[in-house]
Amino acid sequence: MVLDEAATSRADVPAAKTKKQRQTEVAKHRICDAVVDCLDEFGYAETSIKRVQARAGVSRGALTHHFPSKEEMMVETVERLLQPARPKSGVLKASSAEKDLLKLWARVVDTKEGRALVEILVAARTDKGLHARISPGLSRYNDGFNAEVVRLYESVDLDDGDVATLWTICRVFLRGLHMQERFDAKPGHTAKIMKRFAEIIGPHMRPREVE
Amino acid sequence: MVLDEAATSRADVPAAKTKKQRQTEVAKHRICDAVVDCLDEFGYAETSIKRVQARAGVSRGALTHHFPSKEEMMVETVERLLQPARPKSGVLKASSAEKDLLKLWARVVDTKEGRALVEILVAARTDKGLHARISPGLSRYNDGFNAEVVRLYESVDLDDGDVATLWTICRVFLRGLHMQERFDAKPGHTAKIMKRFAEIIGPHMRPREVE
DNA sequence: ATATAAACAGAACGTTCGGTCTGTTTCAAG
DNA sequence: CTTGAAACAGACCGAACGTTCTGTTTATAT
Repeated sequence: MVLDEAATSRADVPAAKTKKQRQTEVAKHRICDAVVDCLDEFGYAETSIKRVQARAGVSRGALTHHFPSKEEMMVETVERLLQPARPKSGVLKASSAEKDLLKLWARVVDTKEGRALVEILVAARTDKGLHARISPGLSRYNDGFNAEVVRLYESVDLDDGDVATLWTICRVFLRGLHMQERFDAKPGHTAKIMKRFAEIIGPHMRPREVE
Repeated sequence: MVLDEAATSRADVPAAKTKKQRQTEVAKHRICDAVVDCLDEFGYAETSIKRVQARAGVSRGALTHHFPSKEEMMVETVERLLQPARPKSGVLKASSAEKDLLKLWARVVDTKEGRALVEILVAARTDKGLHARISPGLSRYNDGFNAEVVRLYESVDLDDGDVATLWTICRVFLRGLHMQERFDAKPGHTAKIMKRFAEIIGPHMRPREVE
């Protein structure tokens, strides 16, 4: 949904001229989409190459050709997931921190792509190789996110550094909520907790005056 | 550290009279300790039976004898982990919610046992069989925890239900912080975030007057 | 038009996993 | 003392995994 067809054409790369290049791009796109599906549906441990292959509808050879290893496949998937999830993409509107936080949960975190990303993150905690590969991109994303929120908000209690801290707290909470969601069958429960949290942390930030 | 040698003797079960029973208890204890070690050190995915066996210093046959399946092994480990982690054990003192929260993090969550428990929890999200087995114990623990905090605290803003909600938020946050800790190399960072969070949510609860 | 390399297909490989199975030793009840 | 079951030891098994390898097709550069 975030990575729809339109996204392919508006790629930052010179847009794939030759047919072979287009083939490759399409194949990789299909495969990474399948990875996201599998991660969301089965979790990292159960996302085997065979399963991805079947879901993507490509042969074993094709998959191996584009991604020589599973790690490679995951790395590229993470990069694709990180790209549209940027706060720049317009999720944060700075009407109020409380509203933005709820929006961030609903539109970014609590989505198929958000859940898939967390699956990889969780796996990377204990997989050193994977961790090393995705760390740079993750840091870049976090830095960009922090810069964005500092630009949009100011702390009620302290300095600008506190805004970054507060949003880090929010990110940590959202990740924790993610874990809990897979346990709690009750659907309303998560929303209730999310709402109360936003209510509590929201007042500690205020939107900056537009210049 | 929570499950030290002393803990073995003060068991709630009639304390294992016959030698065979004692042997079994010792073996199981050694194995579950090894499971905890491996989970903390390598994560769930890398915690194979072979690894546990090696760490515990028992033969494959012995391990299989006491735990016919890996799932069985994990279930018993969870039960042992949940036992001493009870809030009843005296972690919460109700001097202030802020202090109790920091204590909860340092003495329960951010320990070898706490990390091991989260590993199993995370794995159980996508492992239906394991999930079904540990759910009851987990619910019991959560209920006990909620009852305890409601007994100790009252909400500043709302009713008693809110106290449970607030502490659920805390638990969610702690779980999220756990994830983040394995990424952030900087040691002080986690403590800083933890402190700020406690500072924010603490004032929403107040200790009940002692009766 | 032809050569070359990429895209693709699928068989084959070695490893590791969890589980089972066959023995041997040790304890305790009768 | 004998007997049976539990504690223990380790070999064995089939399945699944990720990777590697050998072909075949297809597109593009010369």
